[in-house]
Amino acid sequence: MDFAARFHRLVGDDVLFPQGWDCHGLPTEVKVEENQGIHRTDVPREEFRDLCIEHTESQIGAMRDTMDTLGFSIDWDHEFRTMDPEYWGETQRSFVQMADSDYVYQNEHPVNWCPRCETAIADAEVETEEGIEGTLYYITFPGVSEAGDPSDSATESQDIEIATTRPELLAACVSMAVHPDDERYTDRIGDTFEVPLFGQEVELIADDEVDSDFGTGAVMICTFGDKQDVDWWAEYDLDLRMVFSEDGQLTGLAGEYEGLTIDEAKNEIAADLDAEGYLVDREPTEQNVGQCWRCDTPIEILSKEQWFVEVRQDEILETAQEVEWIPEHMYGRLEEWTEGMEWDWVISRQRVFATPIPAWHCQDCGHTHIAEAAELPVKPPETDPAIGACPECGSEHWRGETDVMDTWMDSSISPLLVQGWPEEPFTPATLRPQGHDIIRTWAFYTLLRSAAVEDQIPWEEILINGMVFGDDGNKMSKSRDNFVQPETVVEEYSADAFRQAIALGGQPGTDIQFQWKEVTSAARFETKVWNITRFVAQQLDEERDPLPDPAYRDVDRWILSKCSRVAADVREDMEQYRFDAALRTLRNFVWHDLADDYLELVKGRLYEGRPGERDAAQQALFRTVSASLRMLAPFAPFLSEEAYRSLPGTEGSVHAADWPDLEVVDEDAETAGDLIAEVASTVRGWKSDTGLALNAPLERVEVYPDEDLSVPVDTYDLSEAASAPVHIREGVPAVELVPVDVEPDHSVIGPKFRDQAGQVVAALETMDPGTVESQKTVDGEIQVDLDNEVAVIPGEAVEVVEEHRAESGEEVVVLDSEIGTILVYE
RNA sequence: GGGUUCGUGGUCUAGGUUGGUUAUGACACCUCCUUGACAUGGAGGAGGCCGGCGGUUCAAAUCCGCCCGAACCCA
Repeated sequence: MDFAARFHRLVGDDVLFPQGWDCHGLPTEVKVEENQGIHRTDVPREEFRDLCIEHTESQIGAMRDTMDTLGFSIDWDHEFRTMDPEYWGETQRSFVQMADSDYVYQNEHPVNWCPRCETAIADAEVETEEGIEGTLYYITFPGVSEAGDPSDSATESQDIEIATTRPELLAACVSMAVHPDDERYTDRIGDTFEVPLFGQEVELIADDEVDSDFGTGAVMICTFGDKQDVDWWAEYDLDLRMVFSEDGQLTGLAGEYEGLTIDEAKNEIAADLDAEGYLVDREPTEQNVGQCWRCDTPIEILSKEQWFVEVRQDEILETAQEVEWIPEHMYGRLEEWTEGMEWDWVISRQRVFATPIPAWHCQDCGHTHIAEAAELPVKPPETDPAIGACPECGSEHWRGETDVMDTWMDSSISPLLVQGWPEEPFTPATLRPQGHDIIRTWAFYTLLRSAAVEDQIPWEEILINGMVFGDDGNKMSKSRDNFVQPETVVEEYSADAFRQAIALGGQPGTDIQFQWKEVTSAARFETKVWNITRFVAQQLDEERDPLPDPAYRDVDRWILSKCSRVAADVREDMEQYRFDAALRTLRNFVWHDLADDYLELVKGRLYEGRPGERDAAQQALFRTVSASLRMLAPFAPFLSEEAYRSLPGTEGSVHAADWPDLEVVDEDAETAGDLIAEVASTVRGWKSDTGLALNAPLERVEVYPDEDLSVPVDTYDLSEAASAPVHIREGVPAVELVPVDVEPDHSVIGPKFRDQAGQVVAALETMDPGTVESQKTVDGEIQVDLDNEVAVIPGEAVEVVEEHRAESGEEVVVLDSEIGTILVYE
C-alpha cells in the first residue's frame, strides 16, 4: 500500500516500491479472441502472442494512469512485466533450477478437454449448463463370486444395479461406489462385480460423496466421466482406462465400439445392453453438463502428460511460519490450504500467452531435455536446444514443448527478481501486500518458490488487505450498478479524498466498503487544512528568522507537546499498518486541538500582540502546521504538498521531509493547556448558546478548577479569547454548592464488597447526596446502611456531583465544565 | 458439509487482547449562530436491550458455550 511506502520514506527508510504486471494468462487470451473475432488456433502462435502483448500494453497504460491519478508513489524505474523476455527468461531459469533440484517432473494428469476444439481448457473456461435433458440408464452389474475366497463363499455376490447417464463410459469403468450409510448396500462393500459387455471386474467402494437419493444409490466410477471421478480415481488409486481419444472417438479399449463418436457409442451400447438384458430401465432426467465456453460442446476429461512441481508441504509451512502475517489469522488460511493439498502443482498449460516451458522431447528416443541456464530465454517450439544432439541416442530431431507455464510461475518469483536475482544475492523483501483472495495462489506459490529456489522467506511481513466493496456493501459489479471508478471520485472530489476514504475503511484484513460519505468528510477536512494553512501562511512573515528561544506561553507549549504526542501515536499506528487509526488521530488533532482551540486562542496575540509574544505564536504555529502536513502527506499527497510549499519557511517537498520529531512533551503545559482550552470552549459555547457574539466583551471570568493545579496557569491568551480578564482561583467559588448526585466508583467498590457490591451501590444511591458529601468531607468515609449491617466505604470510592447556583442578588453566570466551575460576570 | 472472519444508534465504523462510572467518530436528521482562515464553518440536540440465548463474575459490548444471520475460502 502506498500509505506505508510514503510513511516509511518520511521516517527515513530507504524504500523500494516497485510495480509488477502479471500479464500472462487466460483472461487476456479470451479478451483478444473476443476483440479480434478469432480463435487462438486460427493464427500462428507468435502472431497471437503479439496481439496479446498489444492488448496487455493498453491495459497496463490505463492502469498506470489510474495509479498516477491516485498518487501512487511507485518506483517506476523498477517496473517489470512478466511478458517481457527479461522477466520470463528468469521464470524459465527458476524452472530449470527447480528441475535440477528435482522439484519438477512430468506425469499423466486429467485435464478438461474439448473434443471439438481438440484442446485442453481451464476450469474457468468450462461453463456449466443446467437442466440439460438426458436419459438415465439403469444397468445391472452381475456379482462375481470368487471361488477360493472364504469371505465370499458364504454369501454369494448378487447383482447390483446402478444408474448412469453415460453408458458409453462403461468401458472406462474402474469401480463402483455407494454411500457408507446406505443400508441397501452396507454388506456389499468390497464385493466384486463384472462390467456388462466389457467384462472387466470392479470393486464396490463406500464414499461419503455418493448421493444415496440419486438413481439406485450406486454409481459407477469411470476415468473419467466428471470431476468427481477424478477425485475418486486419485483418492482410491484406481486404474486408468482411457476410452476416448482427443478427437472424441472411442479407443481400442472399447473393443468393437472403437472409432465411434460419443453419441453413437451411447446409443449402440444402450441398445446392446438392452439386447443382453442388462438394461433394466431408462427414464428422462435433467443434468448439469460442463460445456466448452466457446463452442458449447460437452467437456470430456482426458488424461494428458503434464508438468508438475512437487509441493513439499513441510518446507512451505516452515517458511510461512517465519513470515509475520498481518493480520495473524490469515496464516491459518494458508496452513489449511497447504495441509489440504492432495495433488502437486500442475504448472503446464496448453495455452499460448505465457512463459514457454524450456524443454524439448527427442523424436527418436523420447528423451526429454530441459534447457541450460545459458540459453535462456528460449521459445522451444521455434528454437532447437543448444545441446544439439540427444544425449541418449544422438538424434537431432527435437520436438519443442508447446506447453506453457501457469502464470503463477511468473508472479511467484517476483520478490526474487525485484531484488536483482539471480545476479544479486537475495534478501527477503520487507513487505508483501496482497488480497486475501489469493493467499492460496500468490502467497502460497511464492512461499513455495522462494523456499525451493533460494531456501529463504520471500518477505518478512505479509499484509493481507480486504476487498473493496461498493457503497451498498456488495461486491462491486456492473450488474449491481454499484461500481465506483476511482476516476469518478477524483473528478467529483479529489484523489486525496479517495485515499482517505480507503484508509478509513477499516483495519487491514477486513473487507472495506467504499463509502461516499467518507469521501465527503475527507473533502471537508481538506478544505479545513487548506484554510488553516492559508491563515497561518498569512500570519507568518515571508522573511521570518526562526527564533532560537521563543518566549512560548503555556498554550504554545501545550500545542507543541500535544503535537509531538500525536506524532508518536500516529507513527506507531502507521508502523502497525493501522492507517485508519492513524488518520483518525491526526484528523482529530488538526481539526479540534489545532484549529478549534489553539488557533482561536492565539488569534489575539497574532493580531495585536507585542512582537515577542507574536513571534512565539508564529513559531509554534509554524512548527505544528508543518508537522501536521508532513503526517498528512501519506494520506493526502497532493494537498499536503501544495499546502507545505505555500507555507513560508518550508523548504522543498513535503514528501522529502522528515517525520515530525518535536521532542517537547511537557506535562505541565498540557495540564494548563487542557484547562485553558476547556475554559475557552466552555465560554465560547455559552456565548453561542446565549446568542452573544463570540467576541462580546465580558467584565470578568473566574475559573475554579476541581483539582488543585500543580502549576500556575498563564491566562494571557485565554483572556484574549474570552474577551475578558480571566482569573484562576483556588478553592470553592463563592456561590451556593448543591450536591445533587452520587457516583460510586465500581472498580473500587466491586472488588472490596464482592457479592455485596450491588447492594452497597443501591443503598448508596438512595442516600441523600448532601449526607454523603458531609460524611465524605468530615470522616473521609461513608457509612451505608444495609439491611442489617453498616458498610463503610472509603471516601475516594464515591464521587459527589455538585451543581453551583449563583447566590441571589449577584450578576453572575455559573458554568460547569469538565475541569471545574467557571463564573462569568457580564 | 469443513475452515476463517464478522454482527455496535438510520448507514458505516472505533473500542474487544488487559471485563469496571457517561460505548467513539463520521455521514444523514433537528435547533441555533455570517463572529476578522473556513457556512465545504461553528455551538448544541435527538437516536443504542453492543445479533439472540445461556454460562463465568460483585460486574460482560469485552471472556466461554450454543443458536441465528452475513461475507470469504475450500469441498
